[in-house]
Amino acid sequence: MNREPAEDVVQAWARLVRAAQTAQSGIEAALKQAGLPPLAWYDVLLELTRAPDGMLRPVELERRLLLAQYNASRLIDRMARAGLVARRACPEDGRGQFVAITSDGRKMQRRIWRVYGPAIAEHVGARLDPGDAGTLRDLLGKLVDDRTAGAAQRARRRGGPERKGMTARKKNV
Amino acid sequence: MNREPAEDVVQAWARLVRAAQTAQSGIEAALKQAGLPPLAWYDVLLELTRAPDGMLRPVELERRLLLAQYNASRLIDRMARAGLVARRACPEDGRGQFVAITSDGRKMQRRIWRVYGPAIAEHVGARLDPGDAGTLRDLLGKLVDDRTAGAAQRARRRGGPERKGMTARKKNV
DNA sequence: GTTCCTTTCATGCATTTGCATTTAACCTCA
DNA sequence: TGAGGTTAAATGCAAATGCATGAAAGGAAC
Repeated sequence: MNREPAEDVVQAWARLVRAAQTAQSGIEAALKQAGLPPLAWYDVLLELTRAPDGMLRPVELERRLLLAQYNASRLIDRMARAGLVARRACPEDGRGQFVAITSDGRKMQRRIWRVYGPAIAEHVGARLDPGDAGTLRDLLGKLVDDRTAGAAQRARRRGGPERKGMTARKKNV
Repeated sequence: MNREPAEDVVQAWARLVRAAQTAQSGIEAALKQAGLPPLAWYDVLLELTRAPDGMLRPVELERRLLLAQYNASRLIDRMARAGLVARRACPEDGRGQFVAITSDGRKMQRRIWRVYGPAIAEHVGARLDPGDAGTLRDLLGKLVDDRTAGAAQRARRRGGPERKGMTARKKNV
């Protein structure tokens, strides 16, 4: 295991962060300008539209969107307050629940896409030459490759995407 | 101007966000585990070590690190409280100031790198095949290409990287 | 059943971020 | 000089995030 990263790895890393931040802020700005909710809401809405019956367990949303448990809980709160999703009882697990997209939620998902899509085209597509997008997709795929199931589990229990600190929750350090 | 993004552009975009988030959270976790401050502090420290006399104007830090003005102001606060930087008067502009790195700040920069470097190697370098890093760096370069000077200006005045809402600051909408 | 551990979800509290505004210095132009 | 606009930086307040913990149900071992 090489402890010192190569020069071009460092450069790739630096630009990865920068490019994601730049594009994301441009896209978020477009949404905000159109009076639409933030991207995280879209992610949730899209996952729900794709799920059978338009519903998922919070724990499943956390896993798919790399959300920390408490962030998911509160995001669902806000979206429920806005009428885009609704909490449902979960018959087969008394601890759990379902989050179901509402018809307003489906409308909102489509409405956001009408701004989001063009924004992606503008902030990403328009800056790449033919063929670049595919190459970039493939290269980035190597970086998002699933961690081991165990690691994903552990990550979710704590802070999800950020998972600061490696101490496990209870005594099993 | 194409309003609908191509399929592989959307995929590249999705993975861009995901890859940046995944790598970043892994790296931040390594820092936190080592009891070190967040990445944003390192960015500031590094910029300062590279600047002549180890000092920069806050406004310059904002520009280089894509920080919103108020975020920069408060980040400097925290780092100053931790003794890593110090505010200095700015002779040639009474409104402004300089942020100067302290010797503790220089030590901290090196100390962070001893964790940060290996973390980059692990979370980025180790996942790429030979040649990938260079290709990725070049492709991402197309996405970070400087916006026009005017756009950068406007972005900085408001929220910097996030620049939500297109309403300008005063009456000049 | 009872005990003990795990999983799911919520929440109090502190920190951080975002937004809008304020303060003060600078700059232009007449 | 001085009026009007611009730029640098700080800050009050609200919203979002992170951390730790809590409460309740599931499940395994006995």
